[in-house]
Amino acid sequence: MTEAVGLSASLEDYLEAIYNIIQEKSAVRAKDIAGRLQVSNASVTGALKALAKRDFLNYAPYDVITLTPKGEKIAREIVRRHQVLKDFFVKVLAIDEDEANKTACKLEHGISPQIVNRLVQFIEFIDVCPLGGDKLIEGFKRHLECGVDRNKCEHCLDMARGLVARSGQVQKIQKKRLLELKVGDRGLIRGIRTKGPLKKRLSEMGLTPGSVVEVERVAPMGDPIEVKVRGYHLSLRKEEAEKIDVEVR
Amino acid sequence: MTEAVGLSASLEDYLEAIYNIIQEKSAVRAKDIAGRLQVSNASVTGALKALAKRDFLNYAPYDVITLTPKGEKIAREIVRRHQVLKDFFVKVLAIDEDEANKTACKLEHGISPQIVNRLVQFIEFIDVCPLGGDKLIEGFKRHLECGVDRNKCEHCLDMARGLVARSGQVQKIQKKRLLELKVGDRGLIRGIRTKGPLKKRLSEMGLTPGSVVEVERVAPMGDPIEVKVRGYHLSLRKEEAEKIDVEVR
DNA sequence: AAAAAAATTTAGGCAAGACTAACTTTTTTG
DNA sequence: CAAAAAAGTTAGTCTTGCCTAAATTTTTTT
Repeated sequence: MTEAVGLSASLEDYLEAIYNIIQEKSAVRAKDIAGRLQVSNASVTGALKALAKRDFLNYAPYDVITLTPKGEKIAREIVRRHQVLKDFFVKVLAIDEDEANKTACKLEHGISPQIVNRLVQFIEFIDVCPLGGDKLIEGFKRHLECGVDRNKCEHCLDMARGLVARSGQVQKIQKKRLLELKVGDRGLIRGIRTKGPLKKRLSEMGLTPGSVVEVERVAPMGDPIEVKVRGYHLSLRKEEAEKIDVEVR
Repeated sequence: MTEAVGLSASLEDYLEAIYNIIQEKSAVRAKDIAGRLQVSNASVTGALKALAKRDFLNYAPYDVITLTPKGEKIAREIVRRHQVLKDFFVKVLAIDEDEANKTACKLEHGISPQIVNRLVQFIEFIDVCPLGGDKLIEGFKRHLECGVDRNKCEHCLDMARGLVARSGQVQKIQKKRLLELKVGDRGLIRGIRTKGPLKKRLSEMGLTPGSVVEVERVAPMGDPIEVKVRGYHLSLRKEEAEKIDVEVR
């Protein structure tokens, strides 16, 4: 008898807006919903009908709008997803509130309960963990403040150096060429001995001094070499990899 | 002359699929795209036309499909967003690969470059940071393994206790009632002295032993009390808050 | 190389969700 | 309390993006 739960992203937005307006004011007016979602009044009427048909809210033309228990439950879930995402962006990634809210709005649909819960657990865990805590997030923010030119901030460079191997023992930093790294090795880029379009292409991909590069795969003949930098996968020729200086330890 | 960049989520999916198929095979067949995106062949044709019109790919009926430089650039961005999200889910949140991929597919549209970059920086940072590193993620995984009954795992409880205050000094654990906490205080729930529908309602909200609860606001007369648990905001009556035992330090 | 099979495209439909314009109801105001 | 203003609704249209069925082109088989 009960149909599938699937609510479209659009209808979820309406439900969320209605829930939020109820929290702020006592009554919900179609106009407020329209204003909040940047949509015409006519669209609101349509959405209200759709939501009412599915029993998420009580609605009759010109009548007051209230959420049904079912509607309120779902709305809470949506608001929670939004809140969790926003918290993560603000507290962990140090994104400003506005951007965090905007992005949370877009992502809140289609994020599974499992991942929402994991995010909550992770945010709590960072606080809780003896290895983490505020110090971790503070460190991250300091790290971010170094700004664009990571290559000039010794603090950042030190951290990035740490990425290469974290065995716990003190190790010497070695200067190598990217070409010399094996699969799985990571290095900190310190220089690129090339110019012109190739240098530009590498730069655009994030292959710049200060970035961490990881070797993902090497073809049988040692060419091409697949690497990962800043979330990009790219494929380099032997000659190119030879021209990139890295630090490893 | 050049129109807005905005590409719909649907068209982004097609572009991504095409890019991925090109990486795997040499040629792109409409059928492969249809299979990957679980849509009919006719839909693929429509999408190809739309993408060709915007100059993301070279296409003519029955002809081979190739990406234009512009299309390839955008496709790379999309693939990167997907990869970064997936990496975050898998490496940081310890989500299994399948679920991570599915969710990344849904979220990859509408995540701003700033947040993608922050995610990359954060993943790298956790590795790099002397406070974090693999240990942090390992700890998180152990934490997750405790499973549902967090209230029985001393390891988790210890961590959760740490959340209440992390001043660095050793402090005594105090038993209190939620009612006694002030705004901003956090406590670890140890028991709920109530039954029936109220207990059920609280449970559904995540207000259960083992959870961390934070007091967000208290109304002038001390009632209601707004708290946050597991990403949910909820409002408790004085009588309810009195029946919840917490640990603070 | 013709017939059969597979792939692709076209044509025509449908649903969601937005819009504008015109109309109705409610609220406010003189 | 009636007229004006504001709010809400209806009707009709448009776009996106999916579908099925039928037609067309390409590829594979015999």
